[in-house]
Amino acid sequence: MLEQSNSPLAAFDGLTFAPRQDSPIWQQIYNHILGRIESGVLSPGEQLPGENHMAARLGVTRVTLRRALQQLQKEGHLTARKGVGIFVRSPPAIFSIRDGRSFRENIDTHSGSISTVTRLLACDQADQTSARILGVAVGSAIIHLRRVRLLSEQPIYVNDKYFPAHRFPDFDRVYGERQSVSDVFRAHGIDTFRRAETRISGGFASPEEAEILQLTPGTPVFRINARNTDGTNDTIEWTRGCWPLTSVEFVFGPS
Amino acid sequence: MLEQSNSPLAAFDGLTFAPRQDSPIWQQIYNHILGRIESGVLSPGEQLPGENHMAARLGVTRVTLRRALQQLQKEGHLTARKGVGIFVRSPPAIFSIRDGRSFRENIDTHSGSISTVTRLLACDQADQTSARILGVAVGSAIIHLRRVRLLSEQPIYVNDKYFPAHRFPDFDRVYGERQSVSDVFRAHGIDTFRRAETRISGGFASPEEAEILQLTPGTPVFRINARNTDGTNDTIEWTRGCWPLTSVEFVFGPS
DNA sequence: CAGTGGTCTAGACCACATG
DNA sequence: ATGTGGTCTAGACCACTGG
Repeated sequence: MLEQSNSPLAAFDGLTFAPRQDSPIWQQIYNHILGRIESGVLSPGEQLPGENHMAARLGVTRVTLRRALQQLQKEGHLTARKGVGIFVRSPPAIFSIRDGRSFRENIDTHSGSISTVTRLLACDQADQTSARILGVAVGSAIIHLRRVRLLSEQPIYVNDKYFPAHRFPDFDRVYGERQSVSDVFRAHGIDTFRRAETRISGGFASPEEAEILQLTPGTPVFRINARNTDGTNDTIEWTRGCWPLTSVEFVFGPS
Repeated sequence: MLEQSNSPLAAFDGLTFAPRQDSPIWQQIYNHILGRIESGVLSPGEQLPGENHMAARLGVTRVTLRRALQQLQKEGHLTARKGVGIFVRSPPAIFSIRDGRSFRENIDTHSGSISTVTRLLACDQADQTSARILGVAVGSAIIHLRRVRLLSEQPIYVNDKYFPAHRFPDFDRVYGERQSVSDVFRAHGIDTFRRAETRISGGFASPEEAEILQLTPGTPVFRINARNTDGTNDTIEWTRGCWPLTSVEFVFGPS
């Protein structure tokens, strides 16, 4: 019964989609909504009308509408929460990450407020993979740190870091005080460390990753896998990270 | 009417999908087909039965079946050609590309036959972007080279390379003889060149890219963007490339 | 021409989150 | 209890490809 002109539904008023004009209807809907997002008519965090409402306004079936919505979700423009609604995600602005720089050095070249959330700090036993990479015995203690990075309140990066526990007896205390891995390194006498290897691959967000990053499961993502070493080339950190595909660009080369 | 046991249709015999057991039917179908591909029951290049046949055998609607097929296409396992059929793509094996190495040095560490197809060799006028990157005047002549790389007959990489024409007067002849960009460089007195910058981003295959790579349009891809410079740090090559997301892993760091 | 995949409709039931 | 998005059905028409 609502007929307010400020409702998001108004964005879907008075539209006709010439059937089979030259592009599929779902693509026309896709372009229409994308335009509304990029032009700011629909702003980040805003909730869209229900699918039934939108489909009715657009004069199409829910199935057709959903085809457009799904593409927008895969591209990171929208995110859907079951039983709740569909929301506009942060604009997938290109976020350049230059290798060899710390996260903070990278983000300082961008506008927008960045924050970090520590989701987990625990002590695990090394499995075969982590033991090999960290150069420790299987079953020995390793520190597991999971953090999420937010850009303008939107999660854009989740990573898991693993450290050999024997190298960092004061990890909990120092990290608890400073929330900084670099500071933990320094507190344990490691002043110089470097990125030994970075691997970038692609995949699709697992349900867990999707929940953390506020994405639809199955959305394509970057997976990064990196090692940091100390001055004597011992591995002191192993990082696994996950980015939405459309939110970031990686830059390698001399700065 | 066909009831041959060797038909790909046999792979879909005797299956029941308990409705709403614990995972959606389309996911069960997805897992079933993926298993057949990874175990080799369905081999690369093989054509699947028509969607109507498969849907009937599986006891589901075409819509439900297509949901599973679409996911498999996005992941690079299947490729569909309108009016023709659905085919198994090459296994999306991880293909490691180490930065700073030539393509040939990289592929030599892998099994499988690699070939190269030159799709285009032309002389264009520099637009604003290419002029800036190559350090030439807008409108000046630049050489445009497009090549496709095939792994076991499957296209896995397409790239466009641009060169400042004035640096390579004999480009056509040398490249025509050797099909090698390195040889072109050497023939013009450039013995040492290096990768100045590599940028990796993500996107979705355009219709043109999809056709070249034999993917479904909209499939997620890596986009790479790189510059090569000569001994005096002048840019002599600009490369834009496109890989299926699931076919490659990029490795950076000291070798 | 027959078969293929691509699109679309008009319904329906479900699990989930919220008030 | 209501509304949400997620799933599924049983049809239909289309454009395209190939023999």
